[in-house]
Amino acid sequence: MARGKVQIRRIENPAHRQVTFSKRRMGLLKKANELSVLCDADIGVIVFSPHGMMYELATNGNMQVLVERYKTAFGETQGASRRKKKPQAIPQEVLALTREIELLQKGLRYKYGESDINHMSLGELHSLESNLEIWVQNIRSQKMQIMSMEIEMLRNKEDILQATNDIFQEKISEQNGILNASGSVMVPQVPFQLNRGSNYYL
Amino acid sequence: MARGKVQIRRIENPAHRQVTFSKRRMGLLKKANELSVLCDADIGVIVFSPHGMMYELATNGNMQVLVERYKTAFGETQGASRRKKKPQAIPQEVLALTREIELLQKGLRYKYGESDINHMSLGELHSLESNLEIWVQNIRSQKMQIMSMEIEMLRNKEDILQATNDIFQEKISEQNGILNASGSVMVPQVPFQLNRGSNYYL
DNA sequence: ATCTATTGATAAGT
DNA sequence: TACTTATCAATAGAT
Repeated sequence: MARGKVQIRRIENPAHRQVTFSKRRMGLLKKANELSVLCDADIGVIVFSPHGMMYELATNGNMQVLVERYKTAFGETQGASRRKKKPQAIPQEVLALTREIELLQKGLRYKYGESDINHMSLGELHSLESNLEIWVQNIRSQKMQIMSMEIEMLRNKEDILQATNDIFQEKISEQNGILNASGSVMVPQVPFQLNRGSNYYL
Repeated sequence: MARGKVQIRRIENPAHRQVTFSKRRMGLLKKANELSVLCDADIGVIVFSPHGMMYELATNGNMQVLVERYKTAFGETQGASRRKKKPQAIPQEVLALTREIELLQKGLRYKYGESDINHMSLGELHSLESNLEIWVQNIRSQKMQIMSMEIEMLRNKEDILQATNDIFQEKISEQNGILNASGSVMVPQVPFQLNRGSNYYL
């Protein structure tokens, strides 16, 4: 741009490319943030350098939510690595509620039309404000409740699976002993035992 | 920019805001594309208008792939940062954040003392209000994110346990066949098999 | 939507 | 990597 017009094509000089990458990446994120603030939009930007470094910006503070909104808006929800049946039911509901809340938090003005609001009395506006705040509170707490229920359900399921697992493990060991004693069949040791308190954040 | 410097804050006039949204959105996507070409980067941009319209750009032609890469990278960084914590830390953290939010939602006005507030100018109050709203948003978003992570983690764990369970089941059946053929040991049928897609939230 | 005065971004140099 | 500056690009406000 400066000191001569630049052609938009891959910069071959690696040093120049790296410098330009830093500068323009910063500029892009700045622009995204400005657009978000100026126009009340939610924006997510993900940048992968050729070397695999990731840089991101989520103007709502949560890229995950944006990504899920994207998936929903895009109309497809089949994560290749996820289950097929209807596991999306809860997340979708949570997401729908999340969107609803965001809409309410940001755009009450739009939902009711600025012209209408301009024609309302102070008392009417005050009443509307109170009602909407209550509405937002209720939706938010419903969302939290759904997520809490899902967490609890998953924990219970984990317990059941772990117990089942333990029983299987026992059976296998037992039968291993029998079979090994008879020398007829070898069953490999099973390395799948999991501990509840294990560090699953890895 | 043009005809006068612009402050980066929400444009109140809806018409102006809409025009700026269109112009700057186009500019943002253009910048993203240029950066991608110039520096050989993969870039994804997702823009949600306040009205819920979505605009996107994936310079590699596939946002899904970018999202998956994001999840992987995000999971790695998050995992690294959380690796040292105890598992129990998350629910506690959620609760702490919940309390914090409730406190904020209920009593922002009082927290800063009415006497002080009475002495603040309208501009100061406006600024304070904005900052506090951002604070609340961030805390809420963080709470949601933590809960989402916990749900995801539990689901992964469920996957692992289920897979282990399946393998055990197979082993048992296999050995059952052997043992039953020899008529020496009876292993009871195991009623613990769970279906992944069960409707657990109704 | 199109037009320009201005501001903003940035390529190249240091 | 950071700063400077000449120049190009984006865009706010007007039409």
